[in-house]
Formats: sequence, C-alpha cells, structure tokens
Amino acid sequence: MTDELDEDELGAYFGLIAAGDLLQRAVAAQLAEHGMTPLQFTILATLLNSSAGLRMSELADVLVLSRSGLTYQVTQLEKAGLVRRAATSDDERGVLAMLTPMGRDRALEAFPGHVGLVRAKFLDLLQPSEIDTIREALDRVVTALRRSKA
Amino acid sequence: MTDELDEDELGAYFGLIAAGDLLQRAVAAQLAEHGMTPLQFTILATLLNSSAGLRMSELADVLVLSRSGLTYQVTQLEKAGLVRRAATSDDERGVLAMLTPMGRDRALEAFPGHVGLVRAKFLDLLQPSEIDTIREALDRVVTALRRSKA
DNA sequence: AAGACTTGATTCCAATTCGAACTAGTTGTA
DNA sequence: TACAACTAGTTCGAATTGGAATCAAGTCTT
Repeated sequence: MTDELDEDELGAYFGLIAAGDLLQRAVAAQLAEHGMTPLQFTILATLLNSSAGLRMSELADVLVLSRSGLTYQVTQLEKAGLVRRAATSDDERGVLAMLTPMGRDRALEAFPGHVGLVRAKFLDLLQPSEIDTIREALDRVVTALRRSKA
Repeated sequence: MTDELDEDELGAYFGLIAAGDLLQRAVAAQLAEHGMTPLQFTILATLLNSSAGLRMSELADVLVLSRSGLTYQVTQLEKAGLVRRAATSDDERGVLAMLTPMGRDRALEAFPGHVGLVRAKFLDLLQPSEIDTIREALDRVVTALRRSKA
C-alpha cells in the first residue's frame, strides 16, 4: 500500500507540481514582454524593498540561488542598466547590488501585470476558504521541507 | 487594490511556488541516490506503462519537453543502458524509445522511495479534507492555465 | 604581529535546456 | 511521376545554472 498513491493523492501531488510549473510558465511569458525572466524580476522586486542595496550573499540566500548563479544574473542586469554594483562601506570584500533608476522604473512597470496574472490565473479561481486552506497546508509542507534540508 | 496582494493571497501564491520547488528539490535529491534526475525518472516511469515503447514525439508531448531536450535525455539514458531506441514498423522516420530490462529494474527500484518521499513530505502532513481541497482547486487552476496556453 | 582558517564574490567548467537549422522520409497534388 | 509542403528526429549554438577552484579581505590564535 505504501508503493501506490490513490487517485486523490496523485491528483493533489500532480496538481501541486503542474500548477506551480504552469503558473511559472505563464509568469515567464508575461515577464518576457517586459524583457525579463522570472528570476530577474524576482531580483528586481527584492531590491525594490531595499533602497540601500543588498549584499550579493544575502540576495543569493533570499532567492535560494547559488552565488555563481547570482553573479551571472546581476552581471546581466548590470549590462541591461537595471542594477548596479557598489562597494560596501564596512567590508572591503562585500558587494552591494542595487537598482538603478531605470531598474526601479522597469520593476514598477512589470509589477501590476504580474499581480494581475497571478490573480487571473490563480487567486480568482479559488474561494477565499480554499486560499486559506492552501496557504495553511502548503506552509506546513514548506516548513517541513526547509527543516529537513538544513 | 489590484496592484497589491494581501497576506493570505501572497501566502497561497508563495506557498504554491515554494512547496512545488522544494518538493521537486527533495525528489531530485532522493532520485540522485538512484543515479537519475527527476526528468529521467519521469521518462522511465512513463515508459514503464508502455512496454511497446513510445514515439519520441509522443514522449516529448506527454512530458511537455522540447524535442531536442528529449533527444538529449534519451541519449543519456541510452548511454546508461536504461533505454534503447528502436525503429518503428510503419514510419521509417519514427523512433521508438523503450526500456531495457535494466531500465525497468531501475525504475521499479526507484519507485517506492519516490512514493515514500511524497507521502512523508507532503501527503502525510495534510488532512484528507485538505488533500481534497488542494486537488480540486489546483485542478481548476491547471485547467485554466492549459486552456490559455493553447 | 604572523600564520592558519574563514568568508564574499567571481571565474571556470560541465550539464541541461530551448529554438533554429538541417536531414531524411511522407503526403498531396497537379 | 515530379515537385512542393510537411513531419520526425537530430544537431548545433546560445543561455542558464550549480559546484569546484580561485582570489582577496577578515578574523582568530597564539
């Protein structure tokens, strides 16, 4: 019995994976219109809340991305003029990533459409009680998975 | 109000993305012990149900993977001796991918652990009613997203 | 204060993925 | 039948990602 999943279980599992993937694809398609990938949007959105900039390491940790991967993306965003690197005052080794004015503009431009898509393709399809259940249940799952990773 | 998401909405959205990602990572870590990636496992598992083999195109479509991506993976699996290619009888252009006996063994070996992980990190953390709600709600989301893609 | 760890970030390399171009076999049509 | 359009699969090139190695700067121990 442990080596099988019944209809409902399989449905919930596939639903989770498929819904997550498809939603991310839809988001990707939409962000492409703004000339950015989901990861790049996430970086910009994160920096939007930190006007003083964020350390590369902090940013990588928040985004659960490898250091080298972040270095690559920040370099891309820098070439595109959306992000700039700055030295940290205290630690000579540190590098701060922060938005350029254009980066801020582009992030703010992309935001409404992103939120609109999430609403249209996800939240608007659910009852408030379902949103509640999903939030609560998946939070439990996320907590468990994060714990077992450390 | 449309350009903001409240706590609950954000929680459900992040939960969906995070739970999906983390679960896939956990699955990946486990399958790595069997020397395969999630995609490779999915390919093997799919072929497990088609003893006569599947056309490359069909397989790519089922897995929502590009043709070239599948070519690459099947080549890898072929090198590993888990899959073999065969000619189709009717269409000279066609190629069938099918499991080797070893491929079948390896897929069957990996299966219980995979199911066990999905249970331990996901299903066992949820009430039956929650599983039901998630399955139903996400199915609606998946349907909507698939429709808007075509 | 010197030498040994540790830490922040980048560089380099291998793996994976997609799309475009390509090859070969099919189908349709005049 | 011959030519055009199409289909199946592969190959090639570009982008992305993670891990190992590397470099520079801090910190700690003695």
